Amino acid sequence: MSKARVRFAPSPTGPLHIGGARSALFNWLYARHSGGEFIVRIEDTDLDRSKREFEEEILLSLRWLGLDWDEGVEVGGQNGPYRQTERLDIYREVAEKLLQTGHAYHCYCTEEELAAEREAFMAKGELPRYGGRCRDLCQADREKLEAEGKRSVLRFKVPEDRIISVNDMVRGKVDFACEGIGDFIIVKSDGIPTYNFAVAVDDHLMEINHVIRAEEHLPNTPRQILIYEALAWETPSFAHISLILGKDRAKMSKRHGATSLEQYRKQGYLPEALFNFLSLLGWSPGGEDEVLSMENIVEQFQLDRVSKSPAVFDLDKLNWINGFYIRQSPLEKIVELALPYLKEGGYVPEEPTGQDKAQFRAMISVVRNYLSNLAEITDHVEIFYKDPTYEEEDMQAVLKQDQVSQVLSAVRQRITDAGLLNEESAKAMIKKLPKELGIGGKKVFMPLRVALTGHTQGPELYQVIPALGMEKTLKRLDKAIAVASST
RNA sequence: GGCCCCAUGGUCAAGCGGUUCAAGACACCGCCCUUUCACGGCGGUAACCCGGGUUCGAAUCCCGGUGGGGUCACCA
Repeated sequence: MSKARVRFAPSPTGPLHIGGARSALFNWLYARHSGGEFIVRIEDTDLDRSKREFEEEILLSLRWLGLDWDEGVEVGGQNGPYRQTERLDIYREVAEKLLQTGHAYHCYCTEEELAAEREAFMAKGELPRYGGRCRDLCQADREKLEAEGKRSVLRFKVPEDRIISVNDMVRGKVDFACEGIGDFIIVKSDGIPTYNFAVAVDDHLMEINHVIRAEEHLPNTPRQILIYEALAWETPSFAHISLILGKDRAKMSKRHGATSLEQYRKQGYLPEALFNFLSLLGWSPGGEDEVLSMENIVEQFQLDRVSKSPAVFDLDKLNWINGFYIRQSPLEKIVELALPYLKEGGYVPEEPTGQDKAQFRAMISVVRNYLSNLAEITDHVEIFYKDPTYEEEDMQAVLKQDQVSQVLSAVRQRITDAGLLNEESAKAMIKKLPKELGIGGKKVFMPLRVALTGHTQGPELYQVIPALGMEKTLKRLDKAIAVASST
């Protein structure tokens, strides 16, 4: 069997949607698993909505996710150009052929006429579609209409009484009756091809042999097959993967929260987490492990393990897996990735010094355990910047216990004596405290925690002290001692 | 509404006619670890949409119903 050639063909009318990303991912996985080729083509035939900025953003998102392509826009290849608006001559030529072989014809109906026709059908309770008005226009009719300056579109002549079978790799055989299709437009009045026409032409010319795309395209497939047949082209295999749904089980859209990959990137989700998560949406390796490396997924990915039923996008699970990757990644990497959020929150100078970085490193190492995305880091880092006031009731309750000022003073003494503490020495010092002071653990740790962080819960104290640094540690201790001593 | 797709716990899902038969993960609950929280470890609650068939035997096959979804553009 020849090499698999698959493609992802986004239209640059918006950022890369989470569903689009998943389609791209599955195509890429299929290609990489089978040693085939992955092509990226831009479908920009919607002149009004397509924007170059979107194209760039989509490409950036794909790369961020970790995908690369063997052929396509930006990387070139044997079958270019890879942007549909740069292939207009090609479509024109194919359209001409269809016209000559009687598979297509000019239609002069105006939008108003079509709308009226549609309404008439509806009124009669029939399905609204093109009735075939211009189907059998003779040469003279056409010349007359042309002379009147009427604009025309090209329609594909759909055969009657035929059943088109789509042999879908995930769904099996799906039949469509031509009766329900109606002659569809292949070239718009401005000469630009429509989606159904351009995809078929491009997929064939680019030698795509497996079309993997979202289920919403399933009803389009018979139209494309008709075009392949009219041109005597071999049809590719199709695989329609199920949709990604929002919490309410409707197709994911803006009202379900973040829908573009870019939004997740900005919130501090790691590409490997999204990659892992998205690959599990509709596909399952069958084993028990769900945290899988890119290599592992590539190795195991198969289309026959792709689910037919739609999948609800589960943010909880994404959060979990992303948090997992945040904890697993090398600290240096997380420091680099977290810095922008800290900068934006005003916690870090634009140009941090080496010493600053060491401090952040300690801090980030402490708070990363609490994160499900990097943007959350500013919330957790607050304890290191905002000096506690100890005004809250529960803070007061803790600090006003017996012996608190003695405990805090003792700690202060030890820290000053020891100089700058690191995690190990801080841990050793803290551990000995209850015994040395002859006071129960809870009575020493809770006041200390409150004094240092202004909270009754949080990271290990031996981590807090080094991350806080000597200056702040002593300052907070002094303030807490003052509060504890006052009555 | 027509056409089409789908149907295992709250969510993602394993299962492809019978010694695994109801895995695993997220979420939730409990316990342990930690004299805090989180992480981590251990355990628990929780599912085959309904009705007919086929079969010695159905979550698994067929039909119907119900439910959900997609699609019906000179958008892709």
